[in-house]
Amino acid sequence: MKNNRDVTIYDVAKALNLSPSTVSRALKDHPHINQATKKRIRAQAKAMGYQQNKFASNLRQKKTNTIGVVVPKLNSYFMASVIAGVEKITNKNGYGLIISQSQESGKQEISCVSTLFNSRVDGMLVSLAFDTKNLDHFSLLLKKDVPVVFFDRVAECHGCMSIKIDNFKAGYEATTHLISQGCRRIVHIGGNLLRNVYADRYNGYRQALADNGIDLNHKLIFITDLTAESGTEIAKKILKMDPLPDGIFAANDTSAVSAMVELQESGIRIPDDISVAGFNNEPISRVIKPNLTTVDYPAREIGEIAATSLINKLENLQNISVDTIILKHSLIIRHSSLRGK
Amino acid sequence: MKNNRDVTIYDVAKALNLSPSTVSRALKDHPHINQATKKRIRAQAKAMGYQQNKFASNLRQKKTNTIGVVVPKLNSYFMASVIAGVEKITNKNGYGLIISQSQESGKQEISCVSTLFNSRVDGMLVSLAFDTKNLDHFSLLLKKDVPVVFFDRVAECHGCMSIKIDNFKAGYEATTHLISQGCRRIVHIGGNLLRNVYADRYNGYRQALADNGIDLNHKLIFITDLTAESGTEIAKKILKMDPLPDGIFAANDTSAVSAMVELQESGIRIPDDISVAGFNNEPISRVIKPNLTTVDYPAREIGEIAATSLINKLENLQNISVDTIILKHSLIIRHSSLRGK
DNA sequence: GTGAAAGCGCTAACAA
DNA sequence: TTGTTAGCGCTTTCAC
Repeated sequence: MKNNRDVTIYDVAKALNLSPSTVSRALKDHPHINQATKKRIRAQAKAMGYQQNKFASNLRQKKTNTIGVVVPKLNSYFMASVIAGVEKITNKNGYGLIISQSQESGKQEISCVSTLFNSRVDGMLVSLAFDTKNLDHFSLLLKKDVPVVFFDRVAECHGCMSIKIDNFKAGYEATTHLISQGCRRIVHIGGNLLRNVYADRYNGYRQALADNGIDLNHKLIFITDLTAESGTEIAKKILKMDPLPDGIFAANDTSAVSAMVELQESGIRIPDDISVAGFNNEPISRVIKPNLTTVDYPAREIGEIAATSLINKLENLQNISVDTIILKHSLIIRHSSLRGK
Repeated sequence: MKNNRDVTIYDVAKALNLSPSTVSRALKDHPHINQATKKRIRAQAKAMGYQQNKFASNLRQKKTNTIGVVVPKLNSYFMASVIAGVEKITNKNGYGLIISQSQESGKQEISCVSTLFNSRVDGMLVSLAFDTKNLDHFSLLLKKDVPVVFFDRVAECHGCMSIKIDNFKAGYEATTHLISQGCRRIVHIGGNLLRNVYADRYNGYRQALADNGIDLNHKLIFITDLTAESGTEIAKKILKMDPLPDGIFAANDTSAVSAMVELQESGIRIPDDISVAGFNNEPISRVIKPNLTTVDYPAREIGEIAATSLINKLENLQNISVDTIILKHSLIIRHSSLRGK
């Protein structure tokens, strides 16, 4: 914010022999201003290179027109797409965006939220970190009238909206599909059960087993951080099992893929010996051979809907009774799970 | 920015029977304030839940303490890591961050830059979009005293700093390595030559051929958008060539990997029939079989150095003569290019 | 349809 | 070491 961009409303007022208030009103298209003067003012402002000073405006209006976004990590296609959807909506509605990464850490999440709060964002879009337990940092926001919309990794939180998919159903479908291919001893690679997405996928898995008369075997359940490293480690453990499992349902593609790689290196045939399904439809799922069966869901739309909901809330257009929006997902069946009969 | 967070400096001043300026100074640890009063003030401020109003402060100081970041896309490990590095430095120095994606479009880049400029960021960190030609939107910034630091995809731009690696050398090394494995008909999958990274990698490739007495064959050179789709398409073209090429040097891992997949599906053996090298060391390079030979470079450090340089510039600590910083890279040789002799 | 004037919360020059 | 005061640029109430 340097001097040479400081053409103020006063400067253009002076140039036109008008008052600053008239200029201010004209520039925001206030109805009480004469069309002709509006035009003159706009032209003059443009000619002089006038630019609104948002700080003065924010200071005066007590509104920043800025939305804060807190995500675990930016490094997935899923997140990048969500954010593209968010940007589309916020741009269109004149909101700015501040994005920060919690790096999957609950502690860092608290600090992100507090930083955003301090920069007085009007509202926040949040997908929770892996190990966030306590939601106090959000209830604080709500007390201060800063609305929060959760997406994907959501929280039960009175007064917050959530945008997600039916992870239970998706987990159920993926597992059922594996069962339909003849799998009976199905490993589940799950994430932290504090997070709805992982708890729901896990429960879907359990339900599918139950509905098919398969007993739950806790030795087949691995709750991890879902990194590539964990996938590899679990594969090593799987290789030591006797009898060998015949299926894997992983809560993300990263761990599914790295497990597959490790298993294949030890001579396991996929899908014949072990069938595998992942989650997220990351591009990597189409690189691995055989291509990975996975669950696809509409990242961009999630972003758009989350942003729209938040803005509606901010502008009091919100239907207050809306609490959760659930989007469609689909199981994409590929060769990692399709056994020739 | 709602009422209930509006405890001002006046409120705490009144509570302590001090003047607002003393409070202001104490809160920023101004040296002229008595330690004891500083403590009292801090305690009181905390107790009352005081929070600085950045807009008032920015308005007054004509400085936003905010840095704008413009990147092509967020969906790579490379970018996510760069941004993590940037965040680390900016947080430490009390700067905020606004991140926006140009989606590889020069047009959108212009609009990102203008939005950031309008929110009066103090400076910008930029990695150019694929097809940005004209750099006027940046020279405009410089005229207005908003410093710009480019990273990775940099520009020749008087007054801007650049952080990058030696792409020429990296391209040269990758190609030389392929040649050392016996490759003679080496395809190059390159990106838009407007971008330094792609032009340099291409030139490195050419130089390596020349230094090894191999003629440049324009039929082996594909300039594309480096998406997975392009990789697949090029692979299809390669399959129709006679004689078949015996090597591929791609300017990113995405296109290298998708080309490999397509080639393998047609029975081409890698590396024996065709050896492949990529660029970026994305995680995908260790999923594909055989693992992809690629060029690694320090994303996080690039982010840290870019942010540090920009902040130095903003705070006039800058050694003005520094123009370009070049970081180390390394060729990571894996099985996609290693032929058993 | 337009203008005058106050004030958003903070900082910094100047005074004490 | 602390206080007084003016003003950053904008919006908005009230007056005309």
